[in-house]
Amino acid sequence: MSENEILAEKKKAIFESTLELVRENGFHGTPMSLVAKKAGVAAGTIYHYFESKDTLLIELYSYLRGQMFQEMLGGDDETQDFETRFFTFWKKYYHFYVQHPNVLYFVEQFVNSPYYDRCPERDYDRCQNVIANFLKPEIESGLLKQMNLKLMTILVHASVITTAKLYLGNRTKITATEVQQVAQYVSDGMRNNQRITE
Amino acid sequence: MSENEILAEKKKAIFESTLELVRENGFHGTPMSLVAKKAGVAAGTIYHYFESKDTLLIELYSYLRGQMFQEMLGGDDETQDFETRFFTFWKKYYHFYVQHPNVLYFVEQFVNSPYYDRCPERDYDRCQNVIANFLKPEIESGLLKQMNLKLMTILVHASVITTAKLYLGNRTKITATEVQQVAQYVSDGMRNNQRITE
Amino acid sequence: MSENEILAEKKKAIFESTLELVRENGFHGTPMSLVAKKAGVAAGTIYHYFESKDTLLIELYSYLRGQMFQEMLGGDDETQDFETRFFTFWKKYYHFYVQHPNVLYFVEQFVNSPYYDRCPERDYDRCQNVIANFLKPEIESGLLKQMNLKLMTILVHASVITTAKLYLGNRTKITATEVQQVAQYVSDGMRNNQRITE
Amino acid sequence: MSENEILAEKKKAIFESTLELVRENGFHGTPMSLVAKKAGVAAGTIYHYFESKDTLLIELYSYLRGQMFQEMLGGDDETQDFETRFFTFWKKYYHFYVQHPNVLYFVEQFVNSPYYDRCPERDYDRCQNVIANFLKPEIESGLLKQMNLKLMTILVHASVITTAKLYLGNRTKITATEVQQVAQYVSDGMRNNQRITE
DNA sequence: AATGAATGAGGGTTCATTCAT
DNA sequence: CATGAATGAACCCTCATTCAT
Repeated sequence: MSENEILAEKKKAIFESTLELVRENGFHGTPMSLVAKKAGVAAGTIYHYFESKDTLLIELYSYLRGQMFQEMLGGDDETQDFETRFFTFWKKYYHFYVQHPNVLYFVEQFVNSPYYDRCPERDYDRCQNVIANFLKPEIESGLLKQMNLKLMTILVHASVITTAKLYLGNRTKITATEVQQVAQYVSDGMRNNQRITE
Repeated sequence: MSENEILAEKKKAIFESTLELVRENGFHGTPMSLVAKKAGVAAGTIYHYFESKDTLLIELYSYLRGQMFQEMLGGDDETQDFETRFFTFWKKYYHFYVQHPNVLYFVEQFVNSPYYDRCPERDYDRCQNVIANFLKPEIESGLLKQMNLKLMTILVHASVITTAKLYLGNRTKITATEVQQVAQYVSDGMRNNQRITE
Repeated sequence: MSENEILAEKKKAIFESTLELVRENGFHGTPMSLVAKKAGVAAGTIYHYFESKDTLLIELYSYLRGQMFQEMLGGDDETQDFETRFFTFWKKYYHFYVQHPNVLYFVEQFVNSPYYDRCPERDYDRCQNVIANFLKPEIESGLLKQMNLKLMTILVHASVITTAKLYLGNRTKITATEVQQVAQYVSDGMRNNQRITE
Repeated sequence: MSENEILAEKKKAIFESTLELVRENGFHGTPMSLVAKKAGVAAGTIYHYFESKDTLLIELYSYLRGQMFQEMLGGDDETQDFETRFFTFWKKYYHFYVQHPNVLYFVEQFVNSPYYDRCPERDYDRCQNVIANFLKPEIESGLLKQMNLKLMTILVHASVITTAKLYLGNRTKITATEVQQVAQYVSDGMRNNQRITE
């Protein structure tokens, strides 16, 4: 195992401890001492990898966005019709969050906190761009509404997040049928109905 | 002025200070001493009205939900068609958040934090029920999709929040036209299209 | 006892603990926790009176200069000849340091540390001015050398400090005779000998 | 280049880094990591040469005293009269400090800190002895006051330090004339005036 | 000999909370 | 009721030192 990989492992351990602890206890309820303990490193070690707690959180966010970006690529069969492709796309996104609840909760806390303001926008945008690039041709083709692309993108994203949170909340039962319904709802909403009525 | 009203005023001052400070600095960046200072009371005084900081935040959340609930009532003209009524409804909700950004940011921080878990759900539900009650008859009538009511409700809510945040973020220009488009998107998405194709 | 006096007492206790600890252990060897303990207050209490450790040290320095200033005033009998007056003056200064070794060692550490750079000059100057005002007329009268006043002032000061440190060091015996000799050395050194030889 | 010379170079680099950093930031503001970085060595390397930070500082002090000792030797023309020789001597000492301000500030911090207590006195004494040896015959001859030799020595030393600090402080202009005046002041002060009046 | 990642005790400081006034 | 000085546990972070490489 190379030195780099050992380093990467330690940094990853810190990331994962932070992720889990913040999910459970929030930013305020996650002292560095606990992160260190859970990661199996000394408190001071964290500061070899991250300048400060803020930096750790911001870099973790960025790291998670990178992971999401990787997950979101691929799996698109362009020979199929848009709705089918969109369903596949939406569900892939949805399942990522459902399978990574810590990521979902961390990211949601993060983007709604003042930390987000101090964060380079790129990382979120990278994921948004995947959605935007998926939608853009169909806005231009007239299949989808002539809507501000950023707005449409963020609405799609919100629908995924919202549904995943509802599912993970364990209070409302979300079945595959309901997941399908949401994707349908978004798809129908984006569609340019003027064309249909013509 | 009665004693009760003086109390109410002080409590309100504490609420408003907290609201503003949390919006700007987050929970962690909002010490009680600052809340006290901004509210024009002594630090100890806060503890006459609230058991602890957690209690203050939870009660503030509850208070804000109550305010929102009040704002959301009325303004519905049942003689009009559903889509018109929905647009009115959606925009009223949207404008509330746009006009009360502190409320929006506080609530979003709150519901994504561990505080929310320790919070009786009733308050949120009260607002959700306004939406749910609005939608329910139309699901039953078949105008809207036969979707889980809670799910549909929360998606409507998410669309409002998402658009308001985008508007308030000042990075993407959101015009009246775009607001209209989002309401249309939600409306179209909820609509039971099978009826049309029948 | 008024509230102000109670406050003053606590601040004074912090000052005196700091003074003693810094003398014994230096700045680095004087943790705030120890200052608090010795002063009989909680660690946090110090921060009601002082912004930071640096501030505490700087304010203590200023406070000590103020004390010294008070001590240095008076006791001058202008009817006597300059040399007699100077001896009285010099010895008063000397005895202050000898009787307040903590002050001497603290001040010497302070003025030789980077703290001193961040310190308003006034406080040192106040004491220096006492010396300067004492010497100035005699420079002008020609009794003393036509030397840069600041330079002469600081040399007088240095002679006092040096002798006091030697005395307090307990390695070299400094008797009253020797104290007298130093005062004589300074007096003779300052004197304008050209006049004598004329 | 021999291994010993490489070692010596590294040790010297560590000394110089420490000297400069302590001058600028004080003992407390000079972490070993920074010393290492500035010296171009690894943190651990310092511990091959020095047992601890305290040891490093104490040895640096000793090293500097050694340097000073070397500089102070020579240059004395015994055929000249004492005053002329003393001026030469005093100015040589003065110029050493002026040309090595880092040394001056380090040494002054050091001797006024608790480190000095844990330091073998020999090194300081070596330099003091140079002065003492210079003065001693003239005390015995009666040219200078019958003063405690150590006391007179330290007063000479203090006059040099004081003037050099004033010069380096850049707040008071110290010209060659003023330097001459100080040397004259010291010389006059040491001189046994009883002889003159006899 | 040299490295520098890792350590973890200990530092300065904050802040929710209390309580005498 | 209201105050705000006082508390002290707990926080984030530093840094002298070690040790496997």
